[in-house]
Amino acid sequence: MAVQYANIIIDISHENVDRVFQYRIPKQMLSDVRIGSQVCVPFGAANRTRKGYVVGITQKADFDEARIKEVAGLVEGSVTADSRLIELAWWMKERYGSTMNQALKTVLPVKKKVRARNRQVLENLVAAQPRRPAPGDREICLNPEQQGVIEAFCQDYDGGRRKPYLIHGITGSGKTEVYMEMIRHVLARGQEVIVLIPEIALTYQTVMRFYDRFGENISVMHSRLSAGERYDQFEKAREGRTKIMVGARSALFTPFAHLGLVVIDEEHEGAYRSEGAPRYHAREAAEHLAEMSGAFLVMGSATPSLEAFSKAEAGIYKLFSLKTRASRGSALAVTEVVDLRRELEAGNKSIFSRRLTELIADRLAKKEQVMLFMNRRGYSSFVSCRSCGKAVKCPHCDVSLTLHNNRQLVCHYCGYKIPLPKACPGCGSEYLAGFGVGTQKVEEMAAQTFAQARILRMDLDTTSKKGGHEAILASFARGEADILIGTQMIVKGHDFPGVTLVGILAADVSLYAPDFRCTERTFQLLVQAAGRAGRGRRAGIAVIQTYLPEHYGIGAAAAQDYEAFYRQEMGYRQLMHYPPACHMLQLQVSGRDEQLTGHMMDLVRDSVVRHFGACLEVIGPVPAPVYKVNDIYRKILYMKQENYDILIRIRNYVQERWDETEDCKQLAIQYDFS
DNA sequence: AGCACGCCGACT
DNA sequence: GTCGGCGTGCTC
Repeated sequence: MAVQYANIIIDISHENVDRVFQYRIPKQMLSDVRIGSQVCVPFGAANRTRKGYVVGITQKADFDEARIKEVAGLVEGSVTADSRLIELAWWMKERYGSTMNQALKTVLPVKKKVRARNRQVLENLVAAQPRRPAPGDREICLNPEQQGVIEAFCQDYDGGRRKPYLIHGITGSGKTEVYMEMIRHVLARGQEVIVLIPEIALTYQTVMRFYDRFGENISVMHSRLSAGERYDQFEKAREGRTKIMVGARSALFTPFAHLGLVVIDEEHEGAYRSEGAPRYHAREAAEHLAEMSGAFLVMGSATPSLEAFSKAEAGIYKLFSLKTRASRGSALAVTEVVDLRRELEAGNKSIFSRRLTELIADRLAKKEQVMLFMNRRGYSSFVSCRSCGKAVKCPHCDVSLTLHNNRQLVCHYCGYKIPLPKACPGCGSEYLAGFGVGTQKVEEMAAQTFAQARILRMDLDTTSKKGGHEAILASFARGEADILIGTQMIVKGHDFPGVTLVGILAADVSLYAPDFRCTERTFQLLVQAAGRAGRGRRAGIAVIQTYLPEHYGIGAAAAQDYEAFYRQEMGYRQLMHYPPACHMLQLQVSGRDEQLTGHMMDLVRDSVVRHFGACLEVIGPVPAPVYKVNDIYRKILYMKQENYDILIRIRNYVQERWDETEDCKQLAIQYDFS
């Protein structure tokens, strides 16, 4: 076999050597040196022996061959946390398509020359609040369902069985308690734990629940942390000074030496998909990491993704169901569907149906709290001219502008803002009118209809200020408002025992998105929203307002019947060859030059069809759902294939040719696997 | 990080 | 002459 070279990063914490060096691999070591292996190499003029990690293996030298030294030896029995992370980086690079550099940067914390101030997140959080009861003081009582999961887990864990768990538990079924018992068991065995939570749910309350239970063993990883703070958190984990890392997506890369368990809460959440490079999915990466580390993987959701549930059905995951609410006397909310077409027929043009109005008034009289969910921010979704019929659009994006505060038009894609024009920019007519309703309009209408109510609104616009998020939720939790109006951010995992009514004002809004997952997302949103009601002692009602009560997604959500939804939706995916029934590669080409973008995309399509057409379903190219964003045009090609590896081969094939093209400098290409 | 190379002040 | 100060730059 030809000479092989290893790309090695030297294990020194300094920026100047934070890059790869090439070494020849001696023949007798060829079979032992792998990606992630820790090796000894001669380094520097004095050839001092240093430790390094193999991050790549190639056939050709990128450096003067005469000056390349040999790997001195393999560090035996030292599969460290870092070697696993490097191996994970390699896997991510292969699977999602990125450079090894990008993958390594995602997986290894940035080594900083000057460490940032060692501000600790948790200390900040704790200082802000009066002292809580000491960890472990609270009595833990689990119901038989929860107990069953724990028992199975302890047996499987101690028995070394590592098939991942999927816990399908209705909202309020006490999944967090189950996670915490599992964590306790794993800690008692001397291993460490990573808990992934979607960024949006990573709130003070969530963190405090873990802190109350496990105290100083907890660290929190947060997207707002600086590189230095992030590094310090990881360093604490590496040294064993922390045992549990709670955090968003990137907490997965915590370098624990004895990782025993990875928990993914709200497994279905879109936030687990990374938008950067590599465009990895934390669930998939976690599954791979757990396998490499011999760690347990536990996922939980009230509305599992079709991917996860189908894997459970196939026996790849072990499925558990929690069908009762954990806290005494609390039951799932009763749901009522209101057909908005009937409202219109009855002459009710308000955004509140008669039934919802009646219920809100009732709750206000009883001093109970109400949440109103509207999945669109702003005032009106668009403004259009009644003379020429044209909506006012963003000059940089292919979307209409959204009306805010009844006086400003805002683009939700690029942030472009203009004052609401007096006349139509197209025909000059003064008959401009807002159509569609956003959270701001809901707030205004609620204030009109329920004059005595105290109202809070929570959406991107009210929370952009620092701490806005926490402040609004805390205020509502303290009972300082009667009605909380918001976008999806109010339905994610917050527990307000005072809420006995949830109104979903327009269930259909997300149903028509040009995306094969739109029904799934709508269903998830509706179930999560309905789940906010009746978390305390008093029973809750969820009102779902819709123009399409007969749609299976809305019907199943109203019945809170996940399995019924799953069967229907899975049937549709199978029929249409959509994931998870099939695998799909979404290839996007984008650029400022519309012609060139289209032309290159056509070349890509032709080339793919020529080489793989026989075994591939190709759709497109089509313009992206929003064709132009920030003056950049985007075209998409869809490829469907049951075999994931073939899609990876296609991506590699396209990327190789793409890199050789001159025009690619002005364009961007991006791959999304699902 | 470490170590060499290198270009100026006071020493046997 | 040359021993040694640590400034700059490279390490496959």
